[in-house]
Amino acid sequence: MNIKKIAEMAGVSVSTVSKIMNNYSDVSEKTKQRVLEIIEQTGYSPSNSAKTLATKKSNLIGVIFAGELNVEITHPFFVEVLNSFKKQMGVLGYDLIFFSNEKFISGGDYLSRCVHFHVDGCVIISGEKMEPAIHDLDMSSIPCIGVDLELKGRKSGYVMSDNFQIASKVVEHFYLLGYRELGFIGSTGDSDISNQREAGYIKAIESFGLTLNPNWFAHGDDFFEPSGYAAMQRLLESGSLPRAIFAASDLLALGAIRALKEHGLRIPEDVAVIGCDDIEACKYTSPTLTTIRQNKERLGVLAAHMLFDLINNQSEGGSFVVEPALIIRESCGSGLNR
Amino acid sequence: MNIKKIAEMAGVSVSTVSKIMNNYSDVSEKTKQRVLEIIEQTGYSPSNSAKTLATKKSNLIGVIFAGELNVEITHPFFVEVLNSFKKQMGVLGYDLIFFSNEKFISGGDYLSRCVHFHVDGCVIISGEKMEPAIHDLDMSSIPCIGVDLELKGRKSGYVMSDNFQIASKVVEHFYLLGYRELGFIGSTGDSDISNQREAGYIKAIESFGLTLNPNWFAHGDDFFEPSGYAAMQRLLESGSLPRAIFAASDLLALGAIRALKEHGLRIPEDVAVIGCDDIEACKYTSPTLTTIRQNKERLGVLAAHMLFDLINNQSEGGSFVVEPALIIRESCGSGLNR
DNA sequence: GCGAATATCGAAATCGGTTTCGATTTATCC
DNA sequence: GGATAAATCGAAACCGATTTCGATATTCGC
Repeated sequence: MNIKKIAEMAGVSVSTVSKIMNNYSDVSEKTKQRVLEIIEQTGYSPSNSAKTLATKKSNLIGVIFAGELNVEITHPFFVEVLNSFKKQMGVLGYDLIFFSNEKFISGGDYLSRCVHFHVDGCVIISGEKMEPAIHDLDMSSIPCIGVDLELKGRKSGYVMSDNFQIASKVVEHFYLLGYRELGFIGSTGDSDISNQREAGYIKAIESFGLTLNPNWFAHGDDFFEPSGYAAMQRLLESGSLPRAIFAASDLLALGAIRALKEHGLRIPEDVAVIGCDDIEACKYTSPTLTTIRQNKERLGVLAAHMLFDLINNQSEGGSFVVEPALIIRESCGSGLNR
Repeated sequence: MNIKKIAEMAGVSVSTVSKIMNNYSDVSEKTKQRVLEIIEQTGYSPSNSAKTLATKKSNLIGVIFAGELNVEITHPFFVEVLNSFKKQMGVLGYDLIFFSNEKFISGGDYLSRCVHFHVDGCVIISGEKMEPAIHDLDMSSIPCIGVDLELKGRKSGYVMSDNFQIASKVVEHFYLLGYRELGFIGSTGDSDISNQREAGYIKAIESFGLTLNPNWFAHGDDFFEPSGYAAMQRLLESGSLPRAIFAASDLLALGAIRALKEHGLRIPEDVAVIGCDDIEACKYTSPTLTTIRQNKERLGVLAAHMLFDLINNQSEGGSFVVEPALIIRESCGSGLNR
């Protein structure tokens, strides 16, 4: 079923059918109704490929998970942002296309994949340092939105949570509860997110006048649980333990807690832990995890609207930073127990 | 950059370039190398829209989350299956397109969305009773694979875990540990998955010669945590409690555990609980959750290969059922403690 | 009722590829 | 060297839409 068949059935020209589908004004109400009826009956849906070819607009948004830190669709934080983004993009009339990261026949970098599919825009999810392939895309004329990734191109923008404020809220909470010896567990130095949280953490520690002990800082290879476990092991083996630990992700925090438990330490009585992200598991762990919630839904919606505006030339890009919220559960205690 | 420009730069015709890109044999090695070099330099990538239009193959796979039970991309079980599917489909040369469920301009049902985008095939993720829109797609000539959804069309197939065996393994485990009074928490009756697990559970209870008490069975509105909490509340209020409970999903189990804890009951000392799915959170909860693991990766890979064969007419559809595995943690105890 | 303005419609070019088939060139053989 | 076969290449139709612009039909004013 194509536009030609519809035209024949309705006894009109192809162009008339096209005009009706695209709300042109120069077609009478009478023929319009007749054609619409036939379209309804046949369930005709115009070919997106043909439409894209003719208009150079595909109504498709490319989704890219960049980086090497195993950040995939399964990531509990990003998948929530993405889901919110997807919904909002849906009401704006776009569908999503997922590029598989596997070495693909067409060989290409992200940019050529985007032109290959004629995407109208794309969202890049990462939280890592910018890689060259992403930079090329950022610098292209394709509208891009970074999620936890600072895109600077002239058709780009980004959304992220305020990592400095996150760290500052954590330190403040620790401080008010009486903790003074503060440690940190982060991801690798390749992660901008982890780096920012660490930098903010250090800054906050200093501004509260607390002593900064590099021996209380450890790093894993990524944001996942085993990395947190391994990093905590190293801290435990080093001899000197902090009294409270901020982990750059909830999973890192959970890994750290597992290591602490295995060493017979109690949380929060011996060591207090605060995570980051507020993934769903936080509510079910033992102890339940005090953490920083990022408004994932809002991040997704903002990303969608920014991208829409970028596509329709209604904005010049920019960035949104959303405020974090402290979610108090058990892993940090409600007061100091010495 | 298009094929015409490449042709001009290389001093050959458009058709020659096309032939080179598609491995035709009637082009000399010399011109082939020359053209390939130019393609390399320019980073040219052929338009997927034009290609799709001409060949009627898009190299795109549609992804559909069907049903009303809030089964979305964020679902901890399905997202793992999907990720594995995505990877495998990637090495087979396909990318994924996500249809947004929101009411879309083009109005349509799933089938017309698929023809709209010329998808080569699609994967339908559900676990619910078949809805009419899915049935239309199933009966169409578009290759479809159901994940936890029994598709019967002549170009369809499905993968799912063996829900009867799941239930049977659970009952056996309960039995060997000495539990005799077995309860169940499921999702709504609209869910085939929940129904199958319940039916298998009942059958296994009977075949072990245990008494079946309908008062120990409860149902929520979906597979999520609050539903498990609510269902458990109803069980608690009913007066008579089972000694062990099988929940049709891990989240239902976690909700039930929360309700039990609030009533001062211990797990597994007072009530043993087994979940289903082995989502990541199981390892971090208190108590850690004994559950049934489904091989999500295998489900995804199988789905990908089945779909590939269906697309290339190398199979007539069918189904794969993967074996479940019991993962023993703390929520069911290691022996009966009366 | 007539000219002008407006409403309605269609022919054809275009988007960027694929593929058939015929033309031309080159190689092969006796 | 000439006939024949094989290798190489290109012209053109086609896929299914959009959009411009010109043609025709209708309405309007007077």
